Amino acid sequence: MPEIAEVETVRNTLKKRILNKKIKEVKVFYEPMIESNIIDFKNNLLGQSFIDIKRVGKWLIFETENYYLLSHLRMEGKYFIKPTNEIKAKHEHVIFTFDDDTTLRYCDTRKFGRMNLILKSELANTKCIKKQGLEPNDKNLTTTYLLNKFKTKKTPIKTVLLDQTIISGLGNIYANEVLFYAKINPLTPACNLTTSDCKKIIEGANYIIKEAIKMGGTTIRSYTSSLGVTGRFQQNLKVHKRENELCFNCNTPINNIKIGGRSTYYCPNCQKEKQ
DNA sequence: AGTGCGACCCGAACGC
DNA sequence: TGCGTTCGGGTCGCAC
Repeated sequence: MPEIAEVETVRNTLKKRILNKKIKEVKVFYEPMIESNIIDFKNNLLGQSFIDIKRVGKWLIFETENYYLLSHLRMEGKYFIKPTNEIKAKHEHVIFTFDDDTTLRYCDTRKFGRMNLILKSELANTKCIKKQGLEPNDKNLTTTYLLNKFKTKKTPIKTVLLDQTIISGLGNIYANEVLFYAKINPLTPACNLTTSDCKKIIEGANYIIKEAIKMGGTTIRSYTSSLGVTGRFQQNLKVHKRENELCFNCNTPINNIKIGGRSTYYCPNCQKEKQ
């Protein structure tokens, strides 16, 4: 599942391979994937080139002269670069053909990813961009910032960690892992967290993302056909998907509960509820 | 305003 | 074995 580190890897890889090539064809095989008008989507990209690729949160932003193409990989989205004549694979939903006989193909088994073409001037007003909070490695992400965001929230910290407007880039798996690292019970109301808790959340988010980059880095070198990265990091998970397996720290069986409809894994001993 | 939940998908894992 | 059912990921949009 691509999370922020993997999206960054995709961005860097694509930047080396597709910039400044003229787009001579745009084919969309699954139209609901395109949130903006599909005719405009094709027409406004034809004849243009991607001149840069940026990223905000988990959104990739392909820049052309007048437009930004926003692309979210959700869980399983991947980009491939293939020769023009290669037959379309089953889950390739959008194919951009460049004038050098290469194609950029968006592939997504779940069809969950989304694309949106907007005028550059609209970027700051686009909902998905406006919503993004601070990334884990942002120096402005401090305990003060978190305490301030958390103080009014009675909802469980697990749910709050998934709120991209506060910390940008943590998904369900990472939220579970961060709370294990910080030894915080996922049901704890966010407003009850202390400075020390917040410090550990920031530390944990950075640690876990750094580990994921390490694993992702290893994976991508051996997986040359795809520009997406899929997780060897799974091998490193401490609680996620480990229901009834023993905690690596204390041998207590890991619990699995639903919080806000999302499966939540934690060690009931290491992550005790307060008082 | 903030909060909660269903919808969107389909492959994998599971139950019978 | 094969068929049917359930689940899970991130985000949006709608209902309170």
